[in-house]
Amino acid sequence: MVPRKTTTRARLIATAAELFRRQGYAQTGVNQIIQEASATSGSFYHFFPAKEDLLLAVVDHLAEVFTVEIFDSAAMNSDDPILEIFSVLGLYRQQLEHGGLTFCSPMASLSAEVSEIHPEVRTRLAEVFVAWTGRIEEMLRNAGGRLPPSLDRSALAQFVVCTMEGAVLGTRLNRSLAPFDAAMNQLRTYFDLLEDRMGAAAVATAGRPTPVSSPQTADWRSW
Amino acid sequence: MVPRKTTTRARLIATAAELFRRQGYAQTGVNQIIQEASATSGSFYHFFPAKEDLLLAVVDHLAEVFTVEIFDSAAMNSDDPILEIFSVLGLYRQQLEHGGLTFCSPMASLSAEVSEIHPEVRTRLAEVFVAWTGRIEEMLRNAGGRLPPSLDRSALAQFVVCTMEGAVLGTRLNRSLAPFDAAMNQLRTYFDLLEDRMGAAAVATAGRPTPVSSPQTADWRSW
DNA sequence: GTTGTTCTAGATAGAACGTTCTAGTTATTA
DNA sequence: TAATAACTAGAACGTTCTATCTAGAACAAC
Repeated sequence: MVPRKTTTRARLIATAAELFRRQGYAQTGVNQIIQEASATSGSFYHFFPAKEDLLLAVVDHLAEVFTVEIFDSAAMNSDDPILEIFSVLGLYRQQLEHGGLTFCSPMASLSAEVSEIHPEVRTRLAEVFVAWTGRIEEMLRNAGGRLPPSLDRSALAQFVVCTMEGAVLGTRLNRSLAPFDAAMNQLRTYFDLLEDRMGAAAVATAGRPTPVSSPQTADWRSW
Repeated sequence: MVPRKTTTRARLIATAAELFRRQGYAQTGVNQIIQEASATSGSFYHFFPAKEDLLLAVVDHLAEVFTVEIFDSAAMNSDDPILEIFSVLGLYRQQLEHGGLTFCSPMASLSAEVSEIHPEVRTRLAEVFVAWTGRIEEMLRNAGGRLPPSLDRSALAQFVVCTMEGAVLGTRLNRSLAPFDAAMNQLRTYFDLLEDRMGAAAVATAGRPTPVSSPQTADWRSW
């Protein structure tokens, strides 16, 4: 028989995603998920053999949502590949603001809590990490000659993702967007310098003085 | 009466710190802590009114250990303030290697798991974050004129800590030091550019070409 | 040694946990 | 409409959890 087009499964996943985000995986009981999703344990264990299987579904769900809402959305809004990167970071920032600064990248929080215990979860999270860095790396490659040719695009992409995740930590701990913005401004400055360097190297051979912009006034979100 | 000089309390804290690191807070039961610390529940609840109080003690303990073993140790080994920063990052890397890549900054993992549920824990973790950035910021100030005067030292310090924490995430997920090293190399390049910029700006007015180093060969651990 | 305190011991309580079970209901196919 | 599969319902199970309780041992001060 064809599976019924049910919403219960989707409701369980969405509810769990939200609860895991707010409370963590271990602190969220199956009963609470069932209750807030207006389901029953019968339904729950019909769809998911165990709580961990729900977690896997949540990871997949979040990965997809993030990819669509952040990366695809950023691709829509930007022609410039480097601005596209900062568009991604800006959309990330919106999530932070929207969630009352309790937003927590599922990658970071779940990685810390369950990746050592449930190997399969770690594997999936690692895949998400690779996918994200891949997207960033693609943008960097699209930037072509604007960045030094010797620059390791892959390493820079990992750097961007790491910075992004780390910045979320600081912001959540301090309940303030300031650490996130501070970090992103620095990242923006780094990109400026990398691009400046290209210009500098070019003009240096022509004997012109290096153009000096002001790092402190560089706003990474000025796109 | 004078409290007895007991080791049980210390044993409980050290054991819990290790277990929390490996398994997370929620996944570690009081019984397991008691057992591995060779204590009993009587002792446990004599020292700690509740499990959460042990957690607070663990946070304090880890903060102190990290401060001593990483920041103080780095201060010993480096005269150059910028190299001192990378010495901190290098010692952090050692922790990663030493822990079989399952090392997890207590700040990152506990923040994700319990900071939203236990406000006091979040407060303490935020204090650690501030303390660390403060140490880095101090080093940056010691670097004096080697960095652009307009550069926001505080923002750069936060950037360093964020990057460090984020890099740990990538490394734990991928069970490889490569993401950490990639990120740190980029950070090293960023510092190089900031210092280059100073040199470049100075020499540019003198009409000399900008010195161009190779970003991809810059090894952030070459100190 | 006596007294008062600090710490240890481990059984046990009581709640919460993930999961299972048996029935029942709803939808799909024929 | 009959038959079968997909899904729902919720009580109940066994385990594990944090925390308590009573009793006693180790230690310090007098």
